[in-house]
Amino acid sequence: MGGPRFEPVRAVRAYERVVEQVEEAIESGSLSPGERLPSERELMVQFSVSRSTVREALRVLQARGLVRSRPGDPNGAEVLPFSPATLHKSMTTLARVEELSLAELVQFRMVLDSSAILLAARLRTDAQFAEMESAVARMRAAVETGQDSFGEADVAFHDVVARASGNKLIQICTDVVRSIVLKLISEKIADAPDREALMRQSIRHHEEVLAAMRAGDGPLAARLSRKAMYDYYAGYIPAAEHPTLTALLD
Amino acid sequence: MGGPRFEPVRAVRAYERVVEQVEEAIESGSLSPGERLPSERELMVQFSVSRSTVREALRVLQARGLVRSRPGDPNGAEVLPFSPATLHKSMTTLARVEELSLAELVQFRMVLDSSAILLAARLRTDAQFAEMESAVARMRAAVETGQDSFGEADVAFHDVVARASGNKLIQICTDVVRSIVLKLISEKIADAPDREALMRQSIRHHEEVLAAMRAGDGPLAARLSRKAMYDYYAGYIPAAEHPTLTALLD
DNA sequence: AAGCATTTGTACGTATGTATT
DNA sequence: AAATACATACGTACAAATGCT
Repeated sequence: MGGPRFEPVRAVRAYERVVEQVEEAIESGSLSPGERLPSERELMVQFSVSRSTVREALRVLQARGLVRSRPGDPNGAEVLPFSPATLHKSMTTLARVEELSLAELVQFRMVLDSSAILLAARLRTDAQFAEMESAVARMRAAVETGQDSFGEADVAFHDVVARASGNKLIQICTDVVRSIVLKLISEKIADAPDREALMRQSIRHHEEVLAAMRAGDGPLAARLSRKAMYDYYAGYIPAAEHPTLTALLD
Repeated sequence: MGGPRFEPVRAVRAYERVVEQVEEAIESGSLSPGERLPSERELMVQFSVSRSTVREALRVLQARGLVRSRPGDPNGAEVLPFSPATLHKSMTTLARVEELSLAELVQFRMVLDSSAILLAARLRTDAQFAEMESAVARMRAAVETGQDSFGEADVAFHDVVARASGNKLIQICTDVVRSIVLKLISEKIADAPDREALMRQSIRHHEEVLAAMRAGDGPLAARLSRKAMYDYYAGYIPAAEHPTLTALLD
């Protein structure tokens, strides 16, 4: 004993080495969004691997949302700006494979959204507050005109709030989870019987939240937003799971 | 006008079609974790594509964490149980590429953790509460013995809380964000000058949280946990960003 | 505006190391 | 212990698509 402690060497595939190097170049900033990778034939020379290996590496990088390659493009694969698409994809499969329930997703939205509102109540700019007011105004207008624009205005409101929270992680997760929830219940929500009443109630709730924010009472605004979301979605969630949601209401 | 509305057809690659079909089979449940895909040669027959196409598809599926293939395995690629590895990966790149600040990450932890505690205060089982108490006990013991076991016990505590919240999404995100934060400051935390004082303070905070939970006061427990996390990490965060964190403290 | 050179997408054959039976 | 089936990797070839002249 006392000899050198060797670590087990996992046979790392050639394409993985290529992926690692390109990933490193991108994350370190030496390769910026918009720039191009060398062509596949160039890459196989630089890495001294076969074309298939290069291609498998490119497919992995593409799956991770880091690059995009198009047939015939003489400029090589394009380095993409980061987008939460990959995050969105993995959360969606999580929702499908792991049987993430609608209740859990709504609960998560309640948490994220109320936190964003709590933060926004203290950190928002006046311009952002004006945006929120305008979004609610559009919601009011949409009650008469159409049902699509109501949803869009609602999304816009929560988008501003998430942005005003100043936390990119909250912003991204809010966006991802919201779109998943909306996809899950889009068909149900369209033909709800008391749809107009729901819209009016939602608008009233949003107005209360805005009032609390204007008064500078972040905790109250956060509490109201949780209640608002519960009231809006409870109808689509089995009664047995309601207690897990009401546990968030003070 | 009034004619059929055609959608633009993007030339979808052959390997994408393969990915889609396998993905569909897994998410629909007709392929369960542990089961094996046909061999590559078999797949090229079934999809009537070349070997390279099959391999590129497998690389993408592997990158998404759905399958794993090993050289020489006569059984073909294995369908994996879902793991948050992909989620973890994309959040990590997010943290690096998008310059997600430590303050934002800690803020997100404060949000998730306090929500988990709020939920756990009402939904926990007695066994889970006992686990929490035992974790804090191990933290106390670790002040004398070693610094590693303190961190482990702390992680264990927050793991039980996340589990007790009953929300898988909270559980997964908590885990992911915590590991990222710990990786970012692992070197700094090891040689903090007043490390022992920090540990004792942390233990006191955990005990207060437990007391509030025992008393059934979820909101208080949540508030205390936010304060606890702020006190623990504030030293590693630039003072200019402290206001964004204190905005979460009532 | 059309054609040309280059690149990607796909296919096929082959060699080699590895895990299972 | 040998045989078998497999994944990994390499090389070549051709069609389709793209950008440039």
